Amino acid sequence: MSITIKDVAKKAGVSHTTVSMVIHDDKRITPDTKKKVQAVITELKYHPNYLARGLVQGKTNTIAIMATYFSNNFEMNFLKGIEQQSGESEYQINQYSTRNKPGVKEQIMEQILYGKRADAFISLAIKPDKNMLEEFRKNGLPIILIEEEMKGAHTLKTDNYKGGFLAAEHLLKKGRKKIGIIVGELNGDEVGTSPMERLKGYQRALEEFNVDFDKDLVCEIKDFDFKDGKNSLSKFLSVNKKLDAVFCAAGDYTCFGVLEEARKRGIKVPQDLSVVGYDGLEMSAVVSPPLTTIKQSITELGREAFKIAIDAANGKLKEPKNIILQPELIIRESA
Amino acid sequence: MSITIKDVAKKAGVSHTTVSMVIHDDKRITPDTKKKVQAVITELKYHPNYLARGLVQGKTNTIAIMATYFSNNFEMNFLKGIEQQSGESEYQINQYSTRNKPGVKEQIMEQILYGKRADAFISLAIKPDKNMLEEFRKNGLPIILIEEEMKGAHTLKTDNYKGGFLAAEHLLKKGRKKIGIIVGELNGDEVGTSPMERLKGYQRALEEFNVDFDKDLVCEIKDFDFKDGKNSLSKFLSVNKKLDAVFCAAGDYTCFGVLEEARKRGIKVPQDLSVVGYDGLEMSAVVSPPLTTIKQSITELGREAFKIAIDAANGKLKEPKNIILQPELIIRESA
DNA sequence: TTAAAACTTTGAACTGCTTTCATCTTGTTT
DNA sequence: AAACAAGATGAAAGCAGTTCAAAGTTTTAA
Repeated sequence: MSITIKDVAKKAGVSHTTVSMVIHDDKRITPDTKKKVQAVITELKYHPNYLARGLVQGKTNTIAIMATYFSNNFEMNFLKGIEQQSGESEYQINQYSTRNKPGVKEQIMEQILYGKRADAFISLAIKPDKNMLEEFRKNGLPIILIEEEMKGAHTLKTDNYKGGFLAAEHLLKKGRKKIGIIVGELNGDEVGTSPMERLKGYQRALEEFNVDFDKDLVCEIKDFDFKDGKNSLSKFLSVNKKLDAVFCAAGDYTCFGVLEEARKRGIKVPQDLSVVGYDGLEMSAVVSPPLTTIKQSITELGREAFKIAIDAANGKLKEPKNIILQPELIIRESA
Repeated sequence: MSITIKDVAKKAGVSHTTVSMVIHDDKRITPDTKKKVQAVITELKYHPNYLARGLVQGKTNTIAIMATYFSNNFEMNFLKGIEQQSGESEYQINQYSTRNKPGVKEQIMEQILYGKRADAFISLAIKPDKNMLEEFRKNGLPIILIEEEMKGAHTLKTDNYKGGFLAAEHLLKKGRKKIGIIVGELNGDEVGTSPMERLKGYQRALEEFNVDFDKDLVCEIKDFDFKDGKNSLSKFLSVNKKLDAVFCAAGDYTCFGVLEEARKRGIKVPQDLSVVGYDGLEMSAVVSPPLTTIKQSITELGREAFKIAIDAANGKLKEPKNIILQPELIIRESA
């Protein structure tokens, strides 16, 4: 039905091998035949069938990305970076979401690995099984971990410890002492996760300012939504009346909930309560009051991840690459 | 390198054809051989190479989605629907963003069509060329248009006219007469675009309530962001001091800008100014005041689009399908 | 007991492209 | 004019599957 390399060959009066060589810019082809063949290619609007090509080359020209959901702020911004970077390349992006369903992660990874669905694999804030990682290594399929760390894999993350530290330090410098912190799930004492790292940075800052750590000023949340923010502030206030600051390490979006709840209760920000967010969303500059926040360029993370993925897919990376992007404190009016 | 169907066949002591049949659950295979082969498949962790399979079947098991960007609210919510629906299916999702660059749209579509990269194509709020649409039709690649309308393609949209009408009607019923409307770009008088449809619905409501249409109460915006909302309200007020309502047909997000600007100017919502948004974002329920808005379930749009895409890919849809989802007025406190 | 029917299994052909190797042209040199 | 090198082309094999027709096996009927 559709145009194949043979159709081009016939019309150009050469063999299909020659056409293939033209496409691959083989030096053996004379400029004349090259021009002739290329003319036919454009005339017939010939595009190589990527399935056939992939099959014979053992390549897919595809980068697979796995995330829990792609419809959240974090993933969205990450994808923006991927988009920006992949625009110029020949690679396609394939998305797989686990939707937090048990077993799906394994299923996806097996499919990609054994079914040869991608040339590189990016795991977005999901920790793969150790055995699976080993399987990837064995089969030579590069794997790039975002906001997770594992030996043998390329790792790309933001410095969450530093982010937590910067936020708390800023508040402490302003003389605040009762600083509530809102974080994602800590899963016990598991180290290396971003909520834990941010909490640790916060604790380190307290130490430096000789302020005691108060367990009641830590609020773990789950959904990262607006409501979480509102509830967290309420919770803090019900336990500790002297609260004078909130560091919402769970993200700006959740932080908007904190602002809203404060407004509702007649608490003035930043006079009565200083608030610092985490993310540096575009919107956080225009809410009321403009949010002081830790900016981490997830978009840049995406761009870097894509670059690494391509290099890894082409075998340019022998050693696992570890990149840590530095967050930045953006001072606005909320603190 | 990796396990092929032949490895399975050899180990199971059957021909590779038999293995293929087992995989496809062919009734001709006896339960005995089936069980035997399946055991080997799991043992060897065999997964069919989807490139080879796609090549021979002329199928890719992929749905391509094209949008300007995927990192906006609309696209994100649409993808959420796709995600929900595609979870159970065997299909993969491929995203292509045009980034508004000239020529990219055509390039993407050609690649998908002639390079056989997908079994169905979803265009998200982008109008393809007429010739290109015809090419798709010729080659039997189904095309699903979201929020756009073209003859011969499957079409899926929300009833923007109705939405515009409902919003304006609600405000008029409350006695408001000077209703500013904020819409996306109208591109002259081009019909069928969602901003235009919403405006028309608004005008129809005015007519029914015998209120004259005032050109100065229409504000076209471009970026759909927070600032657009702030600027629009300022613009209205500079022209028309008696403004008593704003219908932000450009979306809730922009509408938050309107609320913010009103707050800054000391204008009480809804007492001095009634405000109605458009989208029904999750967040709009929790801002201050909770936003009265037109809810359109973009997520549902995504789900439906995926279903149609699959059906179309499998040749189950002879006639172009046209679905219009009804928006809904959510009455909260802002109007 | 044997032929026919019914059911399983298998070999071969095919999908569209790349790549290696052998062949066929050239053009150059002697 | 013959010999040779170098460059251009083409034939064939292979990638990993599916599918159809044919072969093999078992069951049924005569």
